[in-house]
Amino acid sequence: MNETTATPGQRADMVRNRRLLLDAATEAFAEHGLEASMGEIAQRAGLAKGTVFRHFPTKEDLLSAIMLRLLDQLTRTADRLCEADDTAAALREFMADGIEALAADRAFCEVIGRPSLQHSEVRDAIADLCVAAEVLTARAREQGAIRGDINGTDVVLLLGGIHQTAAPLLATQPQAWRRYLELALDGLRTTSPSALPHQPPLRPDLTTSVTG
Amino acid sequence: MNETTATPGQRADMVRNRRLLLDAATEAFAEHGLEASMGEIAQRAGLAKGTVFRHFPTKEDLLSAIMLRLLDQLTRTADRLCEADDTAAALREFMADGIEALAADRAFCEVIGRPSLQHSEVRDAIADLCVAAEVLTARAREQGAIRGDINGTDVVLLLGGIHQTAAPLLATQPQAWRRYLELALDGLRTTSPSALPHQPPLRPDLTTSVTG
Amino acid sequence: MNETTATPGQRADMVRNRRLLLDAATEAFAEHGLEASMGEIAQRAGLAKGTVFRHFPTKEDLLSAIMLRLLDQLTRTADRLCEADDTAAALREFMADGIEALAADRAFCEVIGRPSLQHSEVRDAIADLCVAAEVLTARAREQGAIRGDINGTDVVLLLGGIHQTAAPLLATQPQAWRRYLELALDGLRTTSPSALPHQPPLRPDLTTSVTG
Amino acid sequence: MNETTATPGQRADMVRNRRLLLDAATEAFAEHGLEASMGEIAQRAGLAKGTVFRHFPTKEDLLSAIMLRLLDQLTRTADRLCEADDTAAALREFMADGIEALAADRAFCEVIGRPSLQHSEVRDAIADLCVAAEVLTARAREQGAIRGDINGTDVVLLLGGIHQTAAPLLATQPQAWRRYLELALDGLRTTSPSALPHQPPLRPDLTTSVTG
DNA sequence: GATGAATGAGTTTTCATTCAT
DNA sequence: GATGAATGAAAACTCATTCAT
Repeated sequence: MNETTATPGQRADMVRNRRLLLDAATEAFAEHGLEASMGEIAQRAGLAKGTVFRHFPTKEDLLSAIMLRLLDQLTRTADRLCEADDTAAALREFMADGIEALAADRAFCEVIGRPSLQHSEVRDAIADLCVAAEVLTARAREQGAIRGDINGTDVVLLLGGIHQTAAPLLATQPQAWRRYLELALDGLRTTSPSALPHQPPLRPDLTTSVTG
Repeated sequence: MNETTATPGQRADMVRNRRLLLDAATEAFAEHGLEASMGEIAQRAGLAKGTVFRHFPTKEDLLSAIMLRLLDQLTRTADRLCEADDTAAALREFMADGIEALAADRAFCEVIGRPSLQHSEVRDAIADLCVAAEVLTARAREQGAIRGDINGTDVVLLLGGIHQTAAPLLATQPQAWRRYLELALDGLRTTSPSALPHQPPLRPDLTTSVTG
Repeated sequence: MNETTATPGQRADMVRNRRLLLDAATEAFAEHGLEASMGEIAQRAGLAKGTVFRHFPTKEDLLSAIMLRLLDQLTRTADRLCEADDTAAALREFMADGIEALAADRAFCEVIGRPSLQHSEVRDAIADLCVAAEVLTARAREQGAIRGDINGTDVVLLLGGIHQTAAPLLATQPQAWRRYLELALDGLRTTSPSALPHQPPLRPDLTTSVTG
Repeated sequence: MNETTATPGQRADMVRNRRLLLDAATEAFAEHGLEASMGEIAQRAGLAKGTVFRHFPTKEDLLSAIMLRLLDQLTRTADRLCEADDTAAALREFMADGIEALAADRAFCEVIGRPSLQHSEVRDAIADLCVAAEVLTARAREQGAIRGDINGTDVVLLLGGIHQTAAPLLATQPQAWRRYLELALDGLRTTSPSALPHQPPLRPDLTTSVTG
């Protein structure tokens, strides 16, 4: 029944199966959007349907887990880059990493603003990411590398926006996001900034349910 | 050619029902994403399920019709604004209109890059929009209102991106997109532009199926 | 696909399909208990699975409908017998009818005291039956045909009890309930009644959730 | 022969686990009916699922074991009460014990007349119980404490019936069965018995599969 | 042309049972 | 012998689509 190396150890392989499932799910969601079925994910992972539900009792749990993995990775990147001397380069690297990560997770935009955000773990992870991004942003701001009216949450939001700008080109020009990242950075470091309308976003706004 | 006055000579009821359905579907997709069911759409429109299928033989046809209506509206806006003297203001107005239209169509981001793009009518409508946007953009470029390395397709793509940037704030701050539009405009009109990596997008890139 | 006379009229046959389903479900539950699957019921009725759910959105709704049909039938019997002159005979006939009806609904005992009782329609139907039975019982009581400390709810409860007493014999002696009905009637009309412990049941007790 | 001391010489753990499981299962079935899952039973017993299946290879085996324990207990009670002088009191005590035991086993009525009866051990245990009950009943009959046309199998059947009569009141009036036991005893000892229709039940009738 | 009942493939989810550790 | 991860058949339920009225 199993297409991979059959009859592997079980206890030890639970971790492996979990990763298998997350990878398969990320792929499936990228290809078919959120409509990807749990059954297909199981098949892609080379596991039985029941196993998916043992690891993630609900489709939403699986989605949350994917988001968490993505968010945690980004937060770690931000944390690492806080040490860098060149704050402008650090910010660019953070954004580049983030946008690329999103590109692998094309379901991202369907998930943002949907109930999975209500999983408190995801909310917390978003908040953490915004905090980490704010540290990075503050340093760049203080060094005059970017304008003063932009905060970390702005930067996090821009990741999704830049990704989305280039998304329709993904198939033919997978690197097109670089163009729009540069454009955004030009906006961020403009020497003659316009007065931005609307107050800067607060983290809580980001983590509040959109359906409320 | 025009969707709203399509196939003249038909009973007034049909035209009315068609509009009823498009409005209901737009609402439903905005609220529930692409998962909104044909049944719910029929109910919202106050019609029977069978009637939905008479007008749109397939859910995808309905989606395409919604996209077409949106795209046509934007194209008309662009065409109208080509007459304006203040090319910078015209561009800003076009983008503002486009972003607001997208906000009412939350399913947009789920649709972009999915099979409905394969409907040739939609492809054509996107191409038309890019042409109209290019006219608008060219004028602004020539007047020095924006940098020289941006074309109409860039502008069209930015609509989706700016919308997406603000999307997570939609519930709590529905006007937040204005902030990111201004930021993008700052990038577009920067006096010290960086060299944008990657070639500018061509229309065909946009209308090529992403799954291909 | 359909094993019966295919492609029948639809509007007119909705009533027929409903009856078909209730009959099939009654049969299926009698044979397999509450575990009978919606799929099997559909098959027995010669209809598609979806049709079962159109008529009864939930398995519990189907169960409730069956119970309602049974309860209504019994209430009508009780109402009719209230006119009878021979109150003892009337009571016996009511009980005989009730027990026989239960025998066709072997799932009855699994249903009693389970969540379907919480469907308010079922609760109301039970209450109605108890009222009707009380009228019948009161007349018998007043004529001295039965002892004075028995009320209508007692009689309704006894239906289930007498049915259950004979249930294990159903396969080999389908009429065995008559033996236990007579025994119960002997207890009801005893000339030397013992003082019954516990207060007589009130209708509300019967319709209160057992899981509370 | 006796279930609780089965296969002596095994590890103490196994005996303990077996009892743990039977208790947990009895509880679970009482609460959720036969739908109670093996998983929940394992959890209630504080054991792993695998252990449940080591003791009872099948859910049905577990059910049979529960029934056996119940039946054996009743048979022992009957045997003990055969020694009593007051045969009427002995019969009442036997019935009271039996009904109370049934009350703790709400799944009982779902089991009666279902395939588990096909386990020959259960069949044998039922036969044993009927024999023991007949001894008790015969003594009462001979002493004139009850009417002459009632046998032990009648009495066993009445246990289930009286339990079922009061079952809908279990939640609000857990002692209501006493009322119906007394009513039944009045019927059993009536001084003016009616001729009971149908022949008295034989043991074999009881233990024949109902689905056969 | 509108209606909504019927269809049945497809989805998520549960659970008895197996089996490597 | 105990454990609990994996399995996969089966269940309840959904929904796009068809078609008789």
